[in-house]
Amino acid sequence: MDVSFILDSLNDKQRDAVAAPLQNSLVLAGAGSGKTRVLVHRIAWLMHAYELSPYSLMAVTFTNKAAREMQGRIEELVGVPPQGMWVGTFHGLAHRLLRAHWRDAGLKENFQIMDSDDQLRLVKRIMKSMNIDDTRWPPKQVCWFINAQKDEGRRAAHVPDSHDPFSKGMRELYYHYEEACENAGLLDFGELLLRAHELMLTNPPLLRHYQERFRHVLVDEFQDTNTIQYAWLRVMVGDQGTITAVGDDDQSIYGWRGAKIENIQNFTKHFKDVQTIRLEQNYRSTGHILNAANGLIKNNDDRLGKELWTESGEGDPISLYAGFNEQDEARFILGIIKQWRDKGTSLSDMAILYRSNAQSRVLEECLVREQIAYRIYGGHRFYDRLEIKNALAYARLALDPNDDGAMERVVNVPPRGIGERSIGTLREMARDEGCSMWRAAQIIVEKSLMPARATNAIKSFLHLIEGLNTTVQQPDLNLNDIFEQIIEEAGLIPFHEKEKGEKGEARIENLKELVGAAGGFSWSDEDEEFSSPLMAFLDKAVLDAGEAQADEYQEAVQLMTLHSAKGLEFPLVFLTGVEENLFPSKMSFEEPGRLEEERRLCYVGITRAMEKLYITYAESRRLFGSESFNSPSRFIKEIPVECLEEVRLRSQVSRPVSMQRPDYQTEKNRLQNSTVLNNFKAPEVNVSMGDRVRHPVFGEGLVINYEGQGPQARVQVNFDDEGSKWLVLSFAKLEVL
DNA sequence: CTGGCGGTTCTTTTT
DNA sequence: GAACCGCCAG
Repeated sequence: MDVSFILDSLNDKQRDAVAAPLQNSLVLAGAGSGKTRVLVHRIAWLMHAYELSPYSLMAVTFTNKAAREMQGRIEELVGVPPQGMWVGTFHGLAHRLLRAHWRDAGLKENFQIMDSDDQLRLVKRIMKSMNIDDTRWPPKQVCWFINAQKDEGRRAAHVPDSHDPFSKGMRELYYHYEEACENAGLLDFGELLLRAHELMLTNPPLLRHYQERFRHVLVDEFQDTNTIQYAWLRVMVGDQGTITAVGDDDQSIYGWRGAKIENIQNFTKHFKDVQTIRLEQNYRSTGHILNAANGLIKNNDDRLGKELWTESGEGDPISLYAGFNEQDEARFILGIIKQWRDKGTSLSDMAILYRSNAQSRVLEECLVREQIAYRIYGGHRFYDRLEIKNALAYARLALDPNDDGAMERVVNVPPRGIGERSIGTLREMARDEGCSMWRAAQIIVEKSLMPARATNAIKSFLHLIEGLNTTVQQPDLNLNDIFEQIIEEAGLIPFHEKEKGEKGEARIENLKELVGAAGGFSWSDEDEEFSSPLMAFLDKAVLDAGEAQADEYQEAVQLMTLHSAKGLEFPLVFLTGVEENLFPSKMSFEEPGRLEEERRLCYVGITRAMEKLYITYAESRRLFGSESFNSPSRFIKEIPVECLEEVRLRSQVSRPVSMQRPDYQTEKNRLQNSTVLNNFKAPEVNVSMGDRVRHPVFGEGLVINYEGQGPQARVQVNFDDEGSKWLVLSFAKLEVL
């Protein structure tokens, strides 16, 4: 069989990775080095060269988007959809296993997946019933604790005993939470993974079956695996199977969520005969951008080691702009955006990146003012929206009226006279009788245990759900019909119409969108594990962010956090707010290793840029209501100086040294009026913004500003002991540290 | 059940 | 600075 079509379009290293023998391999794929390509071609190669059936392959990703993309590209390359192959996210595949083997996994047949919102509600409910002080144990933290334990593969019983009352309480709550989930048949995200892992460990025949089936497992973004995901992979691969792990230790940015960079660092120790291949040729960015990224990331220890290079030229140096404040920073960015737009660049080819969401506001305001379309990437996911979750809760209730979580959620949405008091009675009754709230409601209505008004209200709710229940069971109804009915009967549209502002309108739009999404849902897949299309749809809704986002504007500047930028690329990128305390975030100073993760985040940011990168920071920034004066980020000085070029305003004059800035107002006005921008190259002397320098008299300090060129060039240095001073570069004997 | 008030908190986010 | 929560009054 001619397999050359699989290898022809690849470079040498990519070919090595794709045509590697059928053994364990680790592909260290730098940013923009064709990672997904290698993965997809590797799959094709396995099928054609080693004649592995798609049935014996499993490919694991983190996001649904990545899974979909991989699936699509396999089809594209091979020509047909790979029948029988498992392609999905960790959670999706774990879920699939659990649906198929729910009994072996010790689950109820109709178990449900909770998202983080449901989880938080459940925790709150449990704590309330236990009368626990939620100021000492904030529910959010409890969730966080439970999730962190599950990420590590620990059940409540495995959490080490502790004497301090706080940890004891946490552990106690975890126990109760486990119990509540068990009783209600609820699984949170972490539980999917944990349970799937346990399922394999406790069922040797089942494990053997899957180990024999999956001859080769492929994993994307391996650097982001957490302990339980890694454990599950190792179990699934076993002694006979083999694995291809693709990842980049330099892009591990989810440590705070339990990802273990050690998994990729120790990969070769845990798996036998690992062939390691490095993909270092970058097809995305210019030389200067890559050199900056390389120079920065070199400052991290314990790297597996990689250096990106490109055949395309140096390109433009990275431009560094020191904004006077965050307003000035935004104004500068908008100026450049307009320049590029007028040159003919599409707005969607431009991205503004920031460390934290709070930074987007000033930028947004500026974009609105300049009437430039923008889109904020990420943010609230479609299926996470309040109105959508309500509609889904109605569907869940219709399917199973005993679903207390759903009942709690919508029993009084829209308001129908079942207030906190009535709900409390229902809850209490359910607990005493050991039944669901639904059953409790029935009893209350039957025996008229509550005031007439409340009883009537509950009665009509019961009728509503009973009606929906028969609707849902009509076999000839489509999913979109079902949701249309639900929305209609529950009166969700008039409810949102009453909302003030544009919010209600958007919500109604989203509900319509939901009907559309439900209509487009195909259940004919190989998902025979599900008992009904509606159930399958509800599960999908929990596990999938919902690509059907109502607002995917074509022509718009992309705004997003650095985290959500991973995996994307743009010709023009702005890396904003690159200041100490902000980026790296000051939160990262305490824990060891966190600073390195921030640096990797910066590396991710830099490598998003294809043609041109702007790095900006502000000398003063208003954030959370108060003003702060941060120095330029240490990351700036870690970028090789020859890759950087400072952007200076043309009529720059000496700037006041003190933080008080006596002529703040005039300075501000001057900046506002000065629309002409100009570029000046740094002087020959190797000093740049953010450098640490030593002066023979004043000692050590940080370069925080400079102006002028040639013999007149002066720098402002903030000395550790002497405060900040302006020095003429050609006279001051500065030594760069 | 709604509206208003004060107090608190505020990286990053997918599943 | 604003968003969210819990509390209280109507």
